[in-house]
Amino acid sequence: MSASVRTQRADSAETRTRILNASEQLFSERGYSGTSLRAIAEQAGVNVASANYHFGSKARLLEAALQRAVGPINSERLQRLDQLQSSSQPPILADIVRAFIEPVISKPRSEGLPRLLARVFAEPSAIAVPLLEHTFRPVAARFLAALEQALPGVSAEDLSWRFQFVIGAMVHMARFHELPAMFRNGDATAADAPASQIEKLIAFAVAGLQQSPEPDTCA
Amino acid sequence: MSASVRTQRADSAETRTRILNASEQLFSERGYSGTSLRAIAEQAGVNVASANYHFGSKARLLEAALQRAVGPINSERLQRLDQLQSSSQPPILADIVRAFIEPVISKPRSEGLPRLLARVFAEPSAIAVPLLEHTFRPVAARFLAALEQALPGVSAEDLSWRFQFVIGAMVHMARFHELPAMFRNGDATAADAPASQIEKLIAFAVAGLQQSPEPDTCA
DNA sequence: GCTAACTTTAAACGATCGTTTGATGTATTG
DNA sequence: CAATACATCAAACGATCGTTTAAAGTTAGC
Repeated sequence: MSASVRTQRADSAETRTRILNASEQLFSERGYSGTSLRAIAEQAGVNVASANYHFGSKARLLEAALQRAVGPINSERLQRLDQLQSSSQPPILADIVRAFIEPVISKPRSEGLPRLLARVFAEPSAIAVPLLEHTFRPVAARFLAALEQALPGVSAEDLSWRFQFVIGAMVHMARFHELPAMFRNGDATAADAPASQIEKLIAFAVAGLQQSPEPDTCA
Repeated sequence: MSASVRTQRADSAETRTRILNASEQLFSERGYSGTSLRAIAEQAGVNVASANYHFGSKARLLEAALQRAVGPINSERLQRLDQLQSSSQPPILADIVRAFIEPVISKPRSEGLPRLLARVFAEPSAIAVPLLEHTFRPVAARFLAALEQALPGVSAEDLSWRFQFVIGAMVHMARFHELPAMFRNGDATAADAPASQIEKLIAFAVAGLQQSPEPDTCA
């Protein structure tokens, strides 16, 4: 039957996809060192050797999984920033922050991505630094430039730190889903709408970035 | 000679200390799964079996290292908060934040602690959650209560999220030392005084926690 | 239909993992 | 001094690690 015919290439592509899916999930749950290729292969339903055949090594598999997961997000970030900057008026700070944060969490299929990101950020430098440099530097540079325009009174050094704080808060929020009742007391309404979490994070980031003077200073 | 005499107990205590020192450093650099007991033993200059003899298992060794590192910090946090709250006037928000953040980084001997913390935060839930609950819950609860008093207009749920964002930014800052020129462009004055970094973080945290209305709203 | 290229597979490689064992040495106790 | 508890050590345990190999299976091109 023609419908059930699988070409060799199609099978290969599906194997790659299954490996990447399993990698994204397991790397995000257990970290790089904590995840074995055998566990990935088992979850993907493929042979252990397939991972090395298709991706060369475990390190390159992590890189491929991160790239596949973060590529669309960075694209959407830049696209949104382009749209903001193509307007006649300079973009509002909150819109820049939103363009940076929202794609990370609201992307439909990328549920495990924030956790994966948090993991990569925590990996040993030899693993994390090259990956992050290669994956995020251009995006971060463009957003930093946009932030400098939106906050002309803040020095570049201060701004780069504040931007890092925003990234830290964002990554930590993604991770915090796994720390259920910590720090909270009994009144925790556990199932918080993710959308409202993002709004809280954006409001926090905007306030921290601009650090407007306290209300009594302008009374 | 009596000065060079080492009792059995003193030797045992020193062995424990050396293992804990090596654990703190290596766990913080390579994470839990990425660190082997043999690497710890080698760095500590002791036998591999010593770690299991003194601490029972690798998991309990991580717990012991975290406890030893974070215990004095939590003590100083609570002591500072006690002092703030014993005053006749209610404590200022910035002082509460400072009491929470400063002990983490300014503690003299605890250079590797922030990185260790970042690692534990990123470990799989089965490892991280019990550790963090047991280690931080009482401290976090007291600081959350203090923050609620200092910011009476903010709901408890909002405040717990903002507090988490502060923790995320703090942990990320500690980790960011290993990501040297990332996101920054050539003008990076690499050796930034840690004290000024803390000040930037505190200012960021205070602004994000209170989220004072924008200046134009009170014009 | 035969050959060449691609993909999957079971099996094995050496290395390293956390942990345990039993012997050896040392200090304390009665 | 003998007996006991404590600490350290080399060595080994079985398990699992990332990776490689070589054979078997499958598809595409001529």
